[in-house]
Amino acid sequence: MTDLAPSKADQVHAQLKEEIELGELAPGASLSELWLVERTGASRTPVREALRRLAAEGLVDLAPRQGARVSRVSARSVRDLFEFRTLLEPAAVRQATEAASADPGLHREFAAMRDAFAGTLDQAPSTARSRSFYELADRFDWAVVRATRNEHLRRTIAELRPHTARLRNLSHLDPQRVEVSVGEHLAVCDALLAGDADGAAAALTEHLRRSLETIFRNLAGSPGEDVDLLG
Amino acid sequence: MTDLAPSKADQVHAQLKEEIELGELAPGASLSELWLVERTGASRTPVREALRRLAAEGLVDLAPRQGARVSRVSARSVRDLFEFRTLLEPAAVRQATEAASADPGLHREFAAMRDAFAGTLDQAPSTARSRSFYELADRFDWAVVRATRNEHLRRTIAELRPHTARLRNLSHLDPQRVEVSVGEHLAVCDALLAGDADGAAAALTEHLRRSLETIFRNLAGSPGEDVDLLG
DNA sequence: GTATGCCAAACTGTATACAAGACCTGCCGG
DNA sequence: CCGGCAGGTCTTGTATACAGTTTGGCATAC
Repeated sequence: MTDLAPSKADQVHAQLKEEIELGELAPGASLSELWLVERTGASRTPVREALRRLAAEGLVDLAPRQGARVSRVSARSVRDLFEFRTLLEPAAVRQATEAASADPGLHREFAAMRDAFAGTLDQAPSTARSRSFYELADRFDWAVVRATRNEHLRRTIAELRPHTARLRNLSHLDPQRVEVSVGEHLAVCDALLAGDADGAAAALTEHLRRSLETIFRNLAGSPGEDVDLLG
Repeated sequence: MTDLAPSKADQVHAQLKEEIELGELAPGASLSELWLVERTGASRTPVREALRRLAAEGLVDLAPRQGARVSRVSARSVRDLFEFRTLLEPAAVRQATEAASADPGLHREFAAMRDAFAGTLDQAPSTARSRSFYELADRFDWAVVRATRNEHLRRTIAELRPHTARLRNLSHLDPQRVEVSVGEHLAVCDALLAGDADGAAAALTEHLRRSLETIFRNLAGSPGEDVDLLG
């Protein structure tokens, strides 16, 4: 299994995905192929492939003969995203719980993360702590995804991650929220490590519910309306 | 909103998707770009785009520098597919139930389908009846997808449909199963029309459970093993 | 007879040229 | 002054040429 060098299409795709996640490419921004060719140094063929892939992932809207734009974020899209995650991720964490019960190595990995989360609480509130927490939370989410047995479930959740990340980067980080969120992650970890699949799923559901609540409070939008946000 | 002429990439994509669904392109079949160029009359660029799209949908496997193959069907992939559908489709039918309760036109549409299912029972068992039933079941599934509010849920289920269709076309139709399946669809319809979201979801879950059972009986494989089936 | 190394053919990844449609600007008519 | 039309420019969709890599076969050595 020699690691192939990533193709230019891969590179352009990864670069654009990151820039969209970080909000450097704002929702609604126009992505002309020629402009991307200049920016990335690749030719139109890999650029096109990257754009098509991003469109399949929902990060880019593609209008025939009109080109690509960074997909917009509406209150409705946020609600849809979290509703969908609430459907999928508890199921994934159930599978991860079973996997961790059967695989001691995996169990240790999750135990280490639980301790890392607990360690976060000892630090004084700061943007540095916020960032290290979100990094840790990302690693935890990723570990859950990897431990998910079902291929469709795994792929679908993985595809949602950039959307969630973008939302977090577009909205303001809420230092208050970190404190609570750590606790919620600890609850999920504890249930997972105890082999309590239902408990882990329930804790994760609760975490998602509160995250959505916080996001809407910060965006000052209400879940019902369908106006464009952030752009 | 004038309907744009579909691009060549669209055409190639649709054609290949259909051939894979119908089993005319067997699992594992090699799809060289040049061969597809000859077959479809398009040039490599649209062919490549179609292949990439099919890969994103999971219908073809794409190995770097080695080309595309029609994705294989394993006992495990079948189990994963149905497990995932069991997670998603009950949620979708819940949303469809709510939508039908709120929209009289939609309610009438589903009522017409219920009657059509009931009418199927009057016909004598035959391959013609089987086909008309599956066609009807497809239209019903599609109507549920369209009535699904959540965009992610709708797109994801829509992407699974070709996989299910392929499975049905690769395995033998079971005339016995039609009789029972009609009843299961009727149960879903009745609950949906009565506004009983939980009932509709439960009936659909049961339908999926039995469908999977039948498929595994027909394929003579067991859900646990992970050997390649059908080609 | 088997294994190994090399060569050639084929294929994918990439770049670029060509064609056709969409958008914008500026002019003309009302 | 405003609206519609025409030309030009820019963009995307498509075709094709070019380069690097993989694969399969054949010959040769053991």
